[in-house]
Amino acid sequence: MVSRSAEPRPGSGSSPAIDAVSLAIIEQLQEDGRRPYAAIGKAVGLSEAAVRQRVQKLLDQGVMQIVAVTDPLTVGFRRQAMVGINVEGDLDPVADALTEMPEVEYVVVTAGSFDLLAEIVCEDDDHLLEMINKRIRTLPGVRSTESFVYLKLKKQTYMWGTR
Amino acid sequence: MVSRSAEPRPGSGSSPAIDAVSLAIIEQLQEDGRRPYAAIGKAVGLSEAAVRQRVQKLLDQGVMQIVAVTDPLTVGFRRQAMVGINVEGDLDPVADALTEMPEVEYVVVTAGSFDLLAEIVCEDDDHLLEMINKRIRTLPGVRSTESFVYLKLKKQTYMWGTR
DNA sequence: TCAAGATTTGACTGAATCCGAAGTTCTTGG
DNA sequence: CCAAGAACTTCGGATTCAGTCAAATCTTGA
Repeated sequence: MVSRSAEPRPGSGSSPAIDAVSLAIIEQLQEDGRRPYAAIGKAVGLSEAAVRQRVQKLLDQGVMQIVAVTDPLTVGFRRQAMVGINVEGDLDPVADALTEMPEVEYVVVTAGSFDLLAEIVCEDDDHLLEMINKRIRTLPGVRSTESFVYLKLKKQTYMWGTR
Repeated sequence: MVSRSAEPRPGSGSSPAIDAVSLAIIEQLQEDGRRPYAAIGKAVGLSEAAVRQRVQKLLDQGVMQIVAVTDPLTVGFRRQAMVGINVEGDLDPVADALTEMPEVEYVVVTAGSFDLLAEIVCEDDDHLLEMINKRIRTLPGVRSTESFVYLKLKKQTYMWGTR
């Protein structure tokens, strides 16, 4: 009795396949994370309670989260950079170390001429320099880094699934 | 009567300097975008109405937005990549063209060996290939591109200001 | 095909929340 | 010193939220 047909392993790629209604709910909440359930229900053709239960499940499953996102510039972080990193041997220790730094917003393992990409959010140039030079380049296993300092953010959306 | 003292031009860097209380409110909403105003007020030492007014102003000013964010994998986007782009001449036409593509989640002008970085979210390999080869590399002014296909996302936060 | 089991849906209710409007305090500038 | 503006608090009514429960729907296995 191992069945339980429609429950793929979590974290792995193959998710329960969000249906069209849940997608529509997500789209509503991508426009306004505080939109009332009743209004969402009217938009997607469901009752208020049904929407509430679906939203709760989506949150519990980790499919989505409802959060405030800010423009880093307006909250005092004036230097950002993407750092490409090449590593000697196992990537995980380096990736994990980066993950634990609060200034590192984003870490991804890539195929290509960098092993890792990390986005860094800093208060000023000194802070950025210290991060790259003292914190990242000194990590054991880091062979080389290349920095791309942000000059202008042209687009930043959170609209996955809205297509 | 041109005054209007405390209204910096929007989009420009110099914001009204968010005070500590607003920062605390933002932190609350970064933990849970639907947290009730009364609960936030209790946490930051303000009345419910005051919190509501501040949140509304932060939203109106564009300092923050409250949105649902999803894991691309669970909503059916299985290929992502960062693309570094080098451009001939003015960057803006290329950046603007990228900005209008729904598959492009993120566009930034950088200093370094790439002029632009763009993050792409696609459904599968075919889709990704078409984006890079047919849509991006054919844009007028694009001199060269380099792709970094995501193998594993290790960290993704929305915690600016929470430090 | 049919029946048992599980999940989802829709309605109902009290409690909590949201929202607008007024009044008060505090700061700013003349 | 006074006026104007901004921010905060209080207050009441309308809305929304969060459980519960029965009915409906879908899946599973014989």
